[in-house]
Amino acid sequence: MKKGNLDLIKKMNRTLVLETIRRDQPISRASISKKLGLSRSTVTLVVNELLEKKFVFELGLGDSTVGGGRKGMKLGFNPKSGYGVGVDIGRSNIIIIITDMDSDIVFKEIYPSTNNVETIANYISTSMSKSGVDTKRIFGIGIGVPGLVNTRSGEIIELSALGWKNFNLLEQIQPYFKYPIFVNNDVNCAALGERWVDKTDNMIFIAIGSGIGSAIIANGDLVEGHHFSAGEINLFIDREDIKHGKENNSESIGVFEQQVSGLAFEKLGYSAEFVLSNYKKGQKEIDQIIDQFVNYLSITLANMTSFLNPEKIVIGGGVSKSLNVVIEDIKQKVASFTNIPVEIELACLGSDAGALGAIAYAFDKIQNEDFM
Amino acid sequence: MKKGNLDLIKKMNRTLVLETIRRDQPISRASISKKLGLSRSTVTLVVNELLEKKFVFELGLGDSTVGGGRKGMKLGFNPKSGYGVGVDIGRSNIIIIITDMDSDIVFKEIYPSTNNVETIANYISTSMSKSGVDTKRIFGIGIGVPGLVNTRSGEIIELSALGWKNFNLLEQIQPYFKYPIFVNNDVNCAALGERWVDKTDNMIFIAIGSGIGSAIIANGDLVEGHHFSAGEINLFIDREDIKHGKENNSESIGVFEQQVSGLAFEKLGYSAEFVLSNYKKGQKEIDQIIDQFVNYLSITLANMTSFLNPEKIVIGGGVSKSLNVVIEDIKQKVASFTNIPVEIELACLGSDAGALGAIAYAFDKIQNEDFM
DNA sequence: ATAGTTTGTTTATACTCCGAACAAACAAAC
DNA sequence: GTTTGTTTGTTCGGAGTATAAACAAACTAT
Repeated sequence: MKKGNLDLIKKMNRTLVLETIRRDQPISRASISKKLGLSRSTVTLVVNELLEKKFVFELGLGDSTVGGGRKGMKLGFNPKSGYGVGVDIGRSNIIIIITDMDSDIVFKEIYPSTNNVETIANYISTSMSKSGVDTKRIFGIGIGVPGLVNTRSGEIIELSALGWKNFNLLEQIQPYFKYPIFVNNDVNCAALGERWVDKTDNMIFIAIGSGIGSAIIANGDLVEGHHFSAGEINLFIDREDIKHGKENNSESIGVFEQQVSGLAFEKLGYSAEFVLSNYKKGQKEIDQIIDQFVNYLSITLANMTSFLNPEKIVIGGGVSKSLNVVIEDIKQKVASFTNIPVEIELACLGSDAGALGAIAYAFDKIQNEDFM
Repeated sequence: MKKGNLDLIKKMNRTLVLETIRRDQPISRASISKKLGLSRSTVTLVVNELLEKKFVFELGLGDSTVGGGRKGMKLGFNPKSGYGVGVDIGRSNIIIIITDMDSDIVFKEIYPSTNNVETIANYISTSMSKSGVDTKRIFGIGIGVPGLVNTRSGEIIELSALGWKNFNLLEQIQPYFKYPIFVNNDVNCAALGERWVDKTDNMIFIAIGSGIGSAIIANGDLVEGHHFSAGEINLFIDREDIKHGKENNSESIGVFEQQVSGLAFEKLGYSAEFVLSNYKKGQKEIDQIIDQFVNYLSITLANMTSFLNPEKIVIGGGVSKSLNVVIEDIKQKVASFTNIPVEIELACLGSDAGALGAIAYAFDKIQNEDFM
């Protein structure tokens, strides 16, 4: 918990009023007062401050209530009052996206990947200049990376593709910028990105690409685990795997991943796109491969549902865009394996998910850090 | 979020100082000030108030620092400043426990179970009188029940053993008491109970009795799921189950539970105690039963570990007290199935876990509710 | 027109923490 | 024994917060 002082209650109420206007716009000062339990005088003061800083606008008079009374001045949120920068550092590309507060993309650029911090910082600076966004309006930078991250310290614990091991990216890159910077795992970011457009407090995000990973949001917060390793579903294993001598050992890791991910198809000489687009077109071998994939995936999703009772499971990652042909099948199977209901859907953000989610993460952090 | 006002910051700082004294006692006013960033004058005011209300005591002068200076007056927490009442409504018994703030049991009584609210309220009132505890010092009542609970409304969604379905226990029993009352699932309570004595922010609690259930604590909070159904691991299922035609359907529910719980042994005509105490004593059939049990349990614990990266998994419930003979085996197996490290231990609270945990739950709620 | 209602602003007040000043208590050096 | 420097805890005025009450303005219904 944080200590309480006058500054804190000021910030709290500013944020509270701003969030209320954002969610319930158009709304008058009097309505805000009733809704939040703050006095009308306080709301007036707060709103005047928000108006001055251009966080909100006056939209015009509203309607009178039945029985008369002065019309209230409707207030609206200004999405251009703040911008976030999202950086998705991938194995081959670095995607930089700048959005406003409504998650509308105002700028996007893709650079070749690198592990040189100065180069990355230059990419970010360049994008910020090119975007033409008022730098004073930028609230922070979020960075997503495909590896294990200590989100407290900003240290990349392991990211072999870029040669980072126990490398404190945050400390290295912070000196280049005066904005707060937040680093997290790319799958966690993608999950937050999906959550940004599709509010929910309890969801599981599955990323199926060449490998498989997951992110968990419970009680509205990311579950990162004791050592930031939560979501490593690539390691899942079952009795049949063990019966066949499969194990997660140093030679071969990812028992589940080798059967449910792009890797599973590649091992057989196929691409995920190819097999999925040829499903149920008369080739027995392909049908069998997919059926196994769907079966094991559905069982796993069902068990996750029984375990965490999420509102929804979102499937993303490179392979997900080919999964339309089997998504109904998956839903049906999951419903037959567990009697806890769950929504299952494919991700909607595509390759932007990581960068957008990084912004969502930065935004979440800034909002929460101040009041906890 | 809650609105901010002067009352809030006062409460926050009172709680903050009290918690600091509790954790770091003996500690002086000056040290508290440094630790929390509050001014010495504020700490003085707060401590005086806490002294007046007998939440803390002055213990005597401490040591001077090197180089001289006035000795600080050491402050200590008074565990007898507050008492909690825990009620574990079981299928056959109702256990009522009263503890002080250090979770020391000052009173315990066991009554026969009933679904009559007035009778339960009488049990609680009787126990409170008998205990001799100053009623002004009681901060709240926690109630644990073996069923699905909407912890927000206090409604018991389903508890067939006592004939409760969509029954709002909180609304029914609150009129009998002026203390805040909190209701939760018994396994969730037991998990909080274990966590009370063994602080951790990320743990999974498994209750193995005649059935099997679990509770999850992530980021320091209970994970209850979208509809309070999280932890239903009795429904787990794997490819081998499906191959053998097992399913979680209306006729037979709990595919995993039927193989890993007391039920699994009873189905074969044995008690859990009997088979476990006769493990590796020359009876092949028993050894095989246990091996299967341990294998499937270990696989499941490993997958939970890969998924949530908990600091520890605690195994409780009626069967757990017979599990000593296989706990080492389980630890070894889990470590071979996942390379995410996790501590595995047997629960230490026994049959008191539910009632104690209910107190821990009430305590958590009261501390958090005021500042969120 | 008039009365009743609602909105938004102004003003005085109550309450919070805080910083500076202060007295008291102590160790170390002389 | 005295002095010096340090630390602790208290006191008091000050800055800043929300709030209630009073007020002005805007509107409907009769």
